[in-house]
Amino acid sequence: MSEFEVAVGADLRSQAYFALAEAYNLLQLLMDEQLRRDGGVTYVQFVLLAQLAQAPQGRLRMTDLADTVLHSRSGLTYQATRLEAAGLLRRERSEEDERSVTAVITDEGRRRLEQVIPGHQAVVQAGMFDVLSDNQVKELAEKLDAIRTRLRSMVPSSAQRRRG
Amino acid sequence: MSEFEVAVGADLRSQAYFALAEAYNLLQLLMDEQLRRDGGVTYVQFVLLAQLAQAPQGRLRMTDLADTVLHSRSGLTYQATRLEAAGLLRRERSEEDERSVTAVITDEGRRRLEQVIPGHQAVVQAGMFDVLSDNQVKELAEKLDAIRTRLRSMVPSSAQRRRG
DNA sequence: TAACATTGTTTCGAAGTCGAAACAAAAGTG
DNA sequence: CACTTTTGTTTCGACTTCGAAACAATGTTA
Repeated sequence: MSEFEVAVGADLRSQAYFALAEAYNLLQLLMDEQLRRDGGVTYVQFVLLAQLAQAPQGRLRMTDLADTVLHSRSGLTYQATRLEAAGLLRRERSEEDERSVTAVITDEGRRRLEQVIPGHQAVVQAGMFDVLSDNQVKELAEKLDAIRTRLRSMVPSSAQRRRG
Repeated sequence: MSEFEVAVGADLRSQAYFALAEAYNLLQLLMDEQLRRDGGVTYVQFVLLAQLAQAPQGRLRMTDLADTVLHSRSGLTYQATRLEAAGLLRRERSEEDERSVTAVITDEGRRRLEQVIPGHQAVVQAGMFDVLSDNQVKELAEKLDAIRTRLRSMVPSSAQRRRG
C-alpha cells in the first residue's frame, strides 16, 4: 500500500478507483494503436462512426451525437470535418429545422468500420476479458453499470452546461 | 441492446467495456471540475503531485514520474513547467547522472494537495461507491486489478516505445 | 580512446479538446 | 407583429497532448 493511497484514501475504494483509471488509460492506448493501424481512424472517430452506424438510417443530429460520445459540440464539429474530408460521413441540413445539421455515415464509413472491428474486439478481449470468467464479466458489468448510471445523474449534459 | 453493441460485440463484454469507458469519462469530468474549484489544479496535475507526495522525500526522476502517470515524457515536461511556475514543484539536476532531472514537490505543493483531497474523496465516494456495498467494492477492485495487471503486460513503457 | 549506441530530457510542430463568443433560425411573449 | 429568449451549430483562441527530432551525458566496444 503506497502513501499515495494513504493520502487519497487508503482503502479498497482507492484501489478500485486507481485500477479503473489505469485500466482505462492502458486500454485506450492499445485500442488507439490498433484502430490507426487497421483503419487509419482514431478511437474517437471509431466511436463516432459506430454510434452513427447503429442509429436508424445511420443518421444523428450533431448535438445528439456530441452528447452520446460525451464531447463538446465544438469538438464534434472538428471531428465531423475530418471524417467528412475522409469520406466516412457527410453532413446534411435538416429540412424541418434549418438550424439543425444531421451527420450521416457513408457506405465507405460502414466499410471502414467493418474493417476495423475484428481487431478492436480482439484487443478488448485480450486486454480485459481473457483474465475473467464469463460469470466474472457479468458481475463486473453489473457494477460498472450501476456506477455509470449514478454518474450520469451527477453530470449535466452539454446543453445544461451551456445554460449554466 | 443497441445495434452499436451488435456491431462491436453484442454481449456482456461490450457492456462491461462501454460502462467502463463512460464511467471513467464521467468521473474525470467531475473530478476535474472539483479540483479546479478547490485548488486550481487539473486532474493530471493532481495525480502528478500525489505521486510525488507519496515518493520517498517527495522526489522522483522525470522519466519515472512520466511512466507512473502514463504520460509522454514531453507531456510531463510541459506540466512540470507549469507546476514549477505555480510553485508546487521544483526540478533539480541529479548529481550522479548529469542527464537526469528530479522533480520534487514543494511544501506549497503538499499544502495544495491536502486542500484538495477531501473534495476529491467526496466526489469519488458519491460517484462510484455510494451505489455499492463494501463487499461489492472489494469484488470490483479485484476484477479491475486483474485487468490492469493484464494490460500492463501488453503495453510497452515509454522507453520501450522509443526503442521500438 | 575514438566511434557508436543508449539513456534522460527538452524543444518543436502537428493534432485534438474545450468553452466562450458569434451566428442563425425557431419559439415564446407582450 | 416586434422583441427577447432559447436552441443548433460553427468559429476562434487558449491549452494540452503526443511523437519525432534535437541535445546532452553515459556506456560500450573495438
